[in-house]
Amino acid sequence: MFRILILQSSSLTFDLMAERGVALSGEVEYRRRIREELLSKNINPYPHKPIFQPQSLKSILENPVEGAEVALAGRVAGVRRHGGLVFLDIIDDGLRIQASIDKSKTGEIFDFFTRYVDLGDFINVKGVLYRTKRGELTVEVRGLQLLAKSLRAPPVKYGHRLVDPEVRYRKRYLDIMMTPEVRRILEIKFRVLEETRKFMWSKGFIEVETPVIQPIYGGAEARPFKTHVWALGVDWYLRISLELHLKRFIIGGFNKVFEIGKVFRNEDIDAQHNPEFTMMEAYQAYADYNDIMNLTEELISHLAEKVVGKRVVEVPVGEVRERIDLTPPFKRITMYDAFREFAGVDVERLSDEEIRDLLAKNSIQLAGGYDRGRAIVKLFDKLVGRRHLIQPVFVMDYPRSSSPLAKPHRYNPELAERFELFIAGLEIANAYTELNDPVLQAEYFKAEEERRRRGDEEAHPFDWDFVEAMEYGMPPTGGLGVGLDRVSMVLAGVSSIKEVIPFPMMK
RNA sequence: GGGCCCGUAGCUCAGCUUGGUAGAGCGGCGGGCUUUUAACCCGUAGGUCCCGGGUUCAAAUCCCGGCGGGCCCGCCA
Repeated sequence: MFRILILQSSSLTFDLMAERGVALSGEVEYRRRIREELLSKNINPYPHKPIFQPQSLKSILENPVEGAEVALAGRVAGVRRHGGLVFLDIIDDGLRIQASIDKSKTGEIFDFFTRYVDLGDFINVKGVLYRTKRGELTVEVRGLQLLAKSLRAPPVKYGHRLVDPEVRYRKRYLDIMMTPEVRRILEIKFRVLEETRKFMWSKGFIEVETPVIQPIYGGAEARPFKTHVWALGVDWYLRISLELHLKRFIIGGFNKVFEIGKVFRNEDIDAQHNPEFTMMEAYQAYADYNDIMNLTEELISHLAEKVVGKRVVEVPVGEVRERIDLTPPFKRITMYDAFREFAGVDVERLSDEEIRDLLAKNSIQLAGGYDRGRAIVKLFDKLVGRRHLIQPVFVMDYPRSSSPLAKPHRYNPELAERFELFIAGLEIANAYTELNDPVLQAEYFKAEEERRRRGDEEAHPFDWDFVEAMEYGMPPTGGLGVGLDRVSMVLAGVSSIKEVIPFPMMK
């Protein structure tokens, strides 16, 4: 019943491991000996395919028929021996089933299992479904094949959490393997990506792609990653946003485009930030930021419904778990009104002197010199900030000078038509009525360049090529950027962005 | 960048204040056990006490420096 395959030279890998300085604990040595023994008996510990064509565990569990013969494959996650009867847990694709091997019925299989199969090994079994005294659906094993020998024991019992964050994130496969909850949270992230695509497609947006490696970066305020392009002998950058290239699609004549992709910002790593993260940006011709606001709240509530099946979620904010209602319409408030409502400050009427005082009082320093608009945004973060923006809220109408890619407000040239969506204190989305006047755009880039000269490393570099594109004519456009990692945090109810990034950046 | 806390067996942690033979539970291995499911019972192996330096007759323990991690603050979309 076991396939006989080629014997391999086995001392080689052993030497390699020793050379690499890999510690061979007693456990690993023990399992290596089992592997050698199997090879010496012409039993391949790593066959190419299961003998018993495995069904998905999902299909077995969906419609279990007692007495039916089934075959499956999976990892041995638990073993409970009772003399001549052994119960084992097999996990396959995130699901678990129990199997049993009865010595009195299948002595050969029983002996093989107890001799050669350890926790963590992949096996292929066929058998008959029955229910134990306790009523648990179980496969009575009638055929067994070892599919892959594991040389290291699982670090914890299946279902138990790995505690050390260092191990959890660096060896994420173990975290995913051992803890169903970890898998569930990551699946929320992946479903967010999937449902965002479906939603945008259903709205008539075309998914496009734009370059990651660029001679000039832009579309956000951030320090970029630099990378060397060997073929050209130049240093270019990894993108910090998708914005400027997606707008080129609009200029080129695509009316509704979106992209889901990684962007890279050379900044701190903490509970809300990972240097590479996933953005969805969308641009729609003939729309303004009001249309985009409607689209955004529809997207968020759609994701809540499709991904977690509910519109009210619980999210940890500081010490408490907040109940957050994602049912639209979301609250909409202008930034100035938010200042009045949450901080009791009428920022609109403050003189520049008073604003400078407030900056000093809150020990805020502005890179690149004083600018009223930028100062107000900083004060907003400080005075209103996270603690007041728990339920979904669109904060609208930012000071114009803080938003060099947005169109000035139709009723007030001091403001830009821009909004940000906050949920659970997290900045979730950022959107504009896009600037499409190339002369203003050039002017704003120039101001950014000036600010850069004064020492603000995060000011936008002047993108001549983009201005030239706009000079050919760009329709009025609404644009949106959504941080999908943060959306996933809200839906999964977790407080660290690392939870929703499979392999977060580690020092 | 600042403050606080942590680093000891595969995992979770005790021991450190008061310096004197390296500990527990789980896991592993061996044995027992035919309806368990964090199975149970008996036995047993397993250690660069994060690294380096200092004090001391003697350092896991005290001191200094470093590395790694966590939380809070600052910075930051």
